[in-house]
Amino acid sequence: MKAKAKVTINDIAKAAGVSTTTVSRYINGKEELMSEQTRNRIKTVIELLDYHPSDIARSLRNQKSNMIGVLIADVSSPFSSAIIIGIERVLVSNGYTPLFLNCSENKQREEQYIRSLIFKKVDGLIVNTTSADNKFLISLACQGFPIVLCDRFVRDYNFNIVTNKDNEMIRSFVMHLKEQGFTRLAFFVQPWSDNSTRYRRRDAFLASVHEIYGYLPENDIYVIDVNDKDCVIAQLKKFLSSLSQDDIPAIIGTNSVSTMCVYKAITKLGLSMPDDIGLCGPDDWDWNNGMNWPEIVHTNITTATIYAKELGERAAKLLLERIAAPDELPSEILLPNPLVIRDSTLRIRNK
Amino acid sequence: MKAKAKVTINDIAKAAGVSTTTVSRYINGKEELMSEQTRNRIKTVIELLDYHPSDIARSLRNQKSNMIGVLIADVSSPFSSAIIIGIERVLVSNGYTPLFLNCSENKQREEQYIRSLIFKKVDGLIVNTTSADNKFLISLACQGFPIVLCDRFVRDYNFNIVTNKDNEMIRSFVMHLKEQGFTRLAFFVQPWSDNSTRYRRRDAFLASVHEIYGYLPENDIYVIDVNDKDCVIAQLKKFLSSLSQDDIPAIIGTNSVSTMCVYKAITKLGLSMPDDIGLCGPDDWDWNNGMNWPEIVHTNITTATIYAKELGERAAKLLLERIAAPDELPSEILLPNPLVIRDSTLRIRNK
DNA sequence: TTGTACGCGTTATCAT
DNA sequence: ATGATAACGCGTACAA
Repeated sequence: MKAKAKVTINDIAKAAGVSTTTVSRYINGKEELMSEQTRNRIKTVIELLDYHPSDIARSLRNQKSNMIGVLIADVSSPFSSAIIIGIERVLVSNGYTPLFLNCSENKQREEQYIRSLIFKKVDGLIVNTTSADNKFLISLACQGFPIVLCDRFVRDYNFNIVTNKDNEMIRSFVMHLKEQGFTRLAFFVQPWSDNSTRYRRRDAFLASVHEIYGYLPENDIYVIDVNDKDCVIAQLKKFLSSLSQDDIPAIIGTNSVSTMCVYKAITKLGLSMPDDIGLCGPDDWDWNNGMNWPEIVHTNITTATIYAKELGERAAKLLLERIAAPDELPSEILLPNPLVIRDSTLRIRNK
Repeated sequence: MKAKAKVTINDIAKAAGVSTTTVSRYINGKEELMSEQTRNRIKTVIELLDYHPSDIARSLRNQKSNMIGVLIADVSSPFSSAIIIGIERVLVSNGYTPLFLNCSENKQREEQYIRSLIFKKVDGLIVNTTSADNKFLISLACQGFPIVLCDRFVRDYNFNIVTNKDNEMIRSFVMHLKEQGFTRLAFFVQPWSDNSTRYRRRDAFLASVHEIYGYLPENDIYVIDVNDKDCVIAQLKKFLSSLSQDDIPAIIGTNSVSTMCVYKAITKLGLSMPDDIGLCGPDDWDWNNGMNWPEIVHTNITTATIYAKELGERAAKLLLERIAAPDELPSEILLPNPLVIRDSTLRIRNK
């Protein structure tokens, strides 16, 4: 069986006995510019022939693709799924087609993908970037290309960006742990690579502990390889062995994955929370209708909410605004991250 | 700052002192059809001016977009992430652009998205469908439009499809449970909606138990709402109360999510595995470098491997084959699902 | 209110 | 070995 012949604007024009111009006007909402008779005739014919304008021809003519490139640092994180859903919702409902591409935390691939997207004449870019050190993105932005960063930032340039209040989030962890009587805090983080979020949260950790506890925990930052259980256990032991007799220790994870790994290590060593050790971290796994991991591992872990879907939505909206008004100053939108306090840090039952 | 003026094939032609035709030939790999001198001149100019052909103009001219629509039933499942990665890898490395769209298990949205993709002139479709009962997809396939199903099937039509050997997988669960001395099996599944996988696995459950145990467990199929813990617990209690004095019960979940929920309910009731009850299910959460859920919940649960990434890769490859050779008969590719036996079903230590 | 004619960037056809 | 030309489907300046 063959595909049915495509019907074009000319077919409509002929069938309706008008010019293509008029049909074009009709399609583009200039219906006021023609008689009611003409309008109705065109309407009828379009429905009859089931005509749909060719996006491709339109793109060529208008030099505008109505496509937005969306670069995701790592789709395999459930966090990314939520962002994707938010972005898609906004873009699609505004007539844009999102082109999602997965960079697998690979900066080269990110750049390569972006180049190909630009050849495809995307109207703008939403970037959950792989790298905070990103001259390529900066040069694009300097050329006036519409870009909005999502979640992760890039150094040395004032981008449009939607992200979390990381500082406040980490500070509220530290404050909470202090209130609960923990005396010694550690920060467990995956290797830095160029992940801006990790840097920022680490810095917030240092600053907050300094402010709230009065010391600088430079030696209490532990880098872990989440694919190597033994490494995590070793780091945990190292932290434990550095404690004084009467220290009450707690750990903050950089993200869900590291927090999870630490949780596994804690369990492995037979420690119990919050008595032997406290644990908390951001909840960037906002997936599957609230069936989130703190509930899955029936041990309740204290988390900070991350509004991943909203992150995506706001980024998409911001990009559309910038496409409409390119000369506005860059916006920085910061979403809050309220704490969800659970057993893993709750030493004092009634507050 | 303004975007730099776009350089077209005509610019190249002028600068190189040849016709656009010749440049076009050069671009399209017909380099043998011209003198070496010409070839070099064109090459130089293209590099100098950093020329890149316009995909849009090409699409218009060739009536071929080099884009593939990819419909994902529910991106928020980590299983989907793995499929997406596989599909992207194959499509991109073959010069195609995937258009990923999330249907949120909504059949209407699936249809609506597909229509818009077709107006966009995508060259083909990979569909992880929301619905086994899908006349729309069938009608498209009948018109000769290139479609490959991924993971989930559609009734009443012989599609190109890549999926799992569900029958064998469920059968191997049942066989294993029999070997381990369990005497009574139940199947816990989310509401059917139109999810073909669930139907198929349920049927396989009925057939396998009938074959291996010699009875038909029609009353041992429990539908659970994974967002309602109490429901899962209630269903679990119902199953337990239906047991005879000396029954040794085990549960098979339809997928990761339902298995997980059952696990939580089992824990909640203070039961222990495998002594009080056995538990196993497919592992369709193949994400994050093997940090899969059976390990996260440190209780080890027996699973069947699902090669999600491969599912995506094979589907993409199959689609490209069908685009190249539309008249081939539909292929059905079935991937195996080896068991990973863990503590949750291991009553007999040495086999 | 409606229509003519051209161009967006490419490529296929037919010539030379 | 190379080129002129038309056409892909649409939108718009200009004309009537």
